[in-house]
Formats: sequence, structure tokens, C-alpha cells
Amino acid sequence: MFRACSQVTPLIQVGDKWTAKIIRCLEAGPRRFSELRVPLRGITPKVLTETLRAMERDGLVTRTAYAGIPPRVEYELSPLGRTLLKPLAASCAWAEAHMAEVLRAREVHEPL
Amino acid sequence: MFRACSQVTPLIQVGDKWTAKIIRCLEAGPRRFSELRVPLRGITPKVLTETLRAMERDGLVTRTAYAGIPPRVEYELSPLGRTLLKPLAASCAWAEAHMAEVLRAREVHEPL
DNA sequence: CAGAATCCCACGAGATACTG
DNA sequence: CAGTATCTCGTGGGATTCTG
Repeated sequence: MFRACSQVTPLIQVGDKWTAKIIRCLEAGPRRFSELRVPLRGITPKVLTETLRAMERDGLVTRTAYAGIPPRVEYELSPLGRTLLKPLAASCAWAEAHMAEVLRAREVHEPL
Repeated sequence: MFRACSQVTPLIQVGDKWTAKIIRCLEAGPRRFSELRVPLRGITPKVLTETLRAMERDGLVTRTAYAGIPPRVEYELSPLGRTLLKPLAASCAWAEAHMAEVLRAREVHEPL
């Protein structure tokens, strides 16, 4: 349900392909559905919905729908979801510190 | 290339499905191919080979083959691979601390 | 705007069998 | 023992279209 710091090569993941990114997008506060689509370049509404639903089911985010037109829904990290920020940061720190080394190792080992 | 602490539900991953488990298996020292197959219940030789190759390519493990019959190959964590133990431990700590809560959240939210 | 409904495909990964 | 070689299947996830 959530990956961490996967720019090029998903080395560390949290849940599925998008979850970690969503968590980071929600780190600063509640976001609307469309607001999430912007930083998550390329995600389709279907997948975003699926991922958010799974996170909601796991108690990581809360969904708040405001009645009216146009519809407006906000997603926010739950306290439980916030506890993930720390291990996530640890993973990102590792990636920042060692990813270059991994990429270099890949170049050395003759291309697959 | 490596997941972390995914007993039932892979919530935190490192690389692919098996990588994190392999890292933990190698934590205490070098292991042979067959030795790895035991704790990784259910892994097929094909998948184990693929995963180890990817980890080797990324510079996380070293592969040492001893000539002779029967063949004998040992895998060992590289210094780079060892640096992963820390963030991995952070993820496992999170899982131990909060996984129950996640599972409870899943039960509450009516079954999918 | 926030999604639901479909369709579709690549690929991760298991099962099985074979080899140096 | 330490793999390689095939075959196969499920499903994660993308594209597209439609709706309250």
C-alpha cells in the first residue's frame, strides 16, 4: 500500500506503488482528490481511488466528503498514518545516502 | 528488490517480494543457496536466483562460487547491503508496533 | 469535481522438469 | 548442489469513457 522515495527505481516500498508518495503528499495537511493528482504525475483516477480506499481501510487516512456541487472530498493522514512518516523518512535517508552507489553498481555490472 | 516484515500483508517493502527476507537471512553471515531456501519457505529456485542476481547487480550482496563437486556458492551481504539493515529495522519496528492496529482497522471497515 | 465502469496488457512469480 | 528452461496464471495498474 505505499512505496518510499522511488524516483527511478523503486528500491524501498511501503505498500503498493503509490502509497508512500501519497503519504508524503498528505504530510503537510489535508488534500483534495485533484490536488493529489498533480504531484503524482501520471496516476489515473482509478488507481488513485483504489490506493486511497486501501489506505482508508487500513486506517492510514481519513476521507471527508463535503456535500454540494461541485463535490469536494478531502483526504488526511490519520494519527496511525502519521506514525509511518518516521520509518519512511529513514528509508528516504538511506536512498539519498546510498542510491548513487546502487546506480553505480548497476552500471559496473554489465547491462542485463 | 527487497521487502520488510511482510508476514501476512506486505505493508512495507524493500525492492521486490523477497529481498528484505533475504537480507535478514544473510544478516548473521554468509549463506549458501540451499540454506536460503529453507527459511524462505515456498520460494522457487528460479525466483531465488533472480532475486539474488538483482541484489548482486545492485551491489547489495556478493556471490562467491567454489569450484568442485558438489557445487558450492555462498552469498554474503556487502557493506552497502549492511547499511540497509538499519532502515529495515525501523520498518520492522513500525510493523511490530502498529500492524495490529492496521489489521483491526481492516476488520472494522466492512470486508471488501 | 470525484469518481465508477470497462477493457486490456505486461510482468511478477509459481510449478515443473532438466543439467553440469 | 546450484542452478537453467519453459509454461502458465493472476493481477497491478494504465487508458479510456461515462456520470451524479
